[in-house]
Amino acid sequence: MAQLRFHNTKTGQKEEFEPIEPGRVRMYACGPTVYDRAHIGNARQAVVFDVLFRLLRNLYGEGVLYVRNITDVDDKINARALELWNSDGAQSLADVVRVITNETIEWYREDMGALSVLTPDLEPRATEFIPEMIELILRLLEGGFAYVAEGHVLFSVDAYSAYGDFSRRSPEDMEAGARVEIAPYKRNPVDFVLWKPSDSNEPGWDSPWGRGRPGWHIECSAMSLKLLGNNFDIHAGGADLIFPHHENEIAQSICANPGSEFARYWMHNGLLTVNGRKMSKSLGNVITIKDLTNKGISGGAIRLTLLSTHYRQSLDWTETKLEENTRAMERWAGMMEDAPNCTGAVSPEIVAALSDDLNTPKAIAELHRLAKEGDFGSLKASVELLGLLTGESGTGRVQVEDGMQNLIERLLQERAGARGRRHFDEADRIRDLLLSAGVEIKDGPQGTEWSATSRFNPDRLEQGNPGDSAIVGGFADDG
RNA sequence: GGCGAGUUGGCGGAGUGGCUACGCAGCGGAUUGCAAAUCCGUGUACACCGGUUCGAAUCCGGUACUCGCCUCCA
Repeated sequence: MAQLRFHNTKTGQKEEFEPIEPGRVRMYACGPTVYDRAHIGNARQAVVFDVLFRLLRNLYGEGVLYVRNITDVDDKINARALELWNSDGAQSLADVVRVITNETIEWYREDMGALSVLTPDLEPRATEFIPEMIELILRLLEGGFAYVAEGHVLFSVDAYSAYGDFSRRSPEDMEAGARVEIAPYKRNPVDFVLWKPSDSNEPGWDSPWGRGRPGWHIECSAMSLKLLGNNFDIHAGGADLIFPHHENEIAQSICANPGSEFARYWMHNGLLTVNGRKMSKSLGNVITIKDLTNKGISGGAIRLTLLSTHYRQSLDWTETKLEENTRAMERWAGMMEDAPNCTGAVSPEIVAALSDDLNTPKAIAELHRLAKEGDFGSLKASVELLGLLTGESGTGRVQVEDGMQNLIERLLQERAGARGRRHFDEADRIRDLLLSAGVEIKDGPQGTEWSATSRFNPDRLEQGNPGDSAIVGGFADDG
């Protein structure tokens, strides 16, 4: 078996990976907060750790247990619900919250399916683990690691001397640089909320401290400890979660279980920029998976783009990159279609590349090599290990309805006739028309073959505007 | 202000001491009515300044610039 090596955020170094229990790997990834469509940043995390999951399954088989939570209690969700809530109506705010979270979970499943992200073994919802969270908080209170103040329960950072070690920052620095308003009831400004009171409208649960809801970090501790144990192998998430989320999770979990180490290996994916700028709602440059699939871009192309940069680097999302990867997916898809019966084993070089801290760019380079050498069997198996060209992520080829097929066939016949008469201007005009609509044609010895690309746009064919070639090969939808 | 990451050929992107990936684009050729697709060939780049070494993109020190986190964020 290839020796696995991962960069561990906890130590800041690349380390050999050995499971705590031989043959068994337990991993936890921070999943979505369900109040909005998944964007390409959410997708990057899901795809990267899906590759890790696939690699681990390839090496450890059924010994892998992968948990990815769903955060369905959160003030962002409450804020969204408040926007939609009609206070005169029959629904309570909590009902609206439930509608939003359920709908968003469906969207998330749909979007992840489009990207061929495998469903984790367990997808616990935070609201199903409220008793576990309360129990955990009680234990922290008993141990003197937390205190109650004005209906809140707060974690006392001063009670945990290692606080800040994980994210390599000192509480003093955090305090000095804090931009947050400091709640007066905190003993230390850096103390964070374990439980907070809910007003009568907000979702809330009865607790020893009154009706309230959990703070942001406690859910992940409660769920991972319950489902994976006090010591497990891998905890994954986006780099922006290192502080405060993961720092706080570690503090809570270890203090609640003295002597435990919580997660042994911590892996964080780099964040994503769009055209060189941070992707954020305030900048209005958030790209959702739905935005892309609505434009006819295949899940496979999105997935390949997300994997084309090493997971720890920041990734700049550009149209050029997406187009390049769309072309690559279409090319490989074409090879697979032309060689449906080829079988083979996953290339050992690809397993080796992935085993070395998930070096997906190197693995992709190997895919190119297999394609070039015509080793379609290995290509197919390797591509599947990366989750490309499987399931819904699709081939990049687009199915065309019958009526449109007939129109294309008729245009091709016209073109063939024109070519026969050596009227090449006419033939080329038809070819340009088809190209502008996203239909590629190939003249071969056996005649002309055609295929619709992901850019297929039937309106172009019907409008018939061969002079407008500016959009050929582009993603523009407005010409 | 604190912490961290990055700077590789036209673009993207691997690579932790010698063999200098890979993709896209470009260029030349084959093929083609012309194309597309395909195939063949073609690319000595590592921000800057010092240092270590027989030898550095790769190690060490410094400088510059870019970006991110520290606030909800994946």
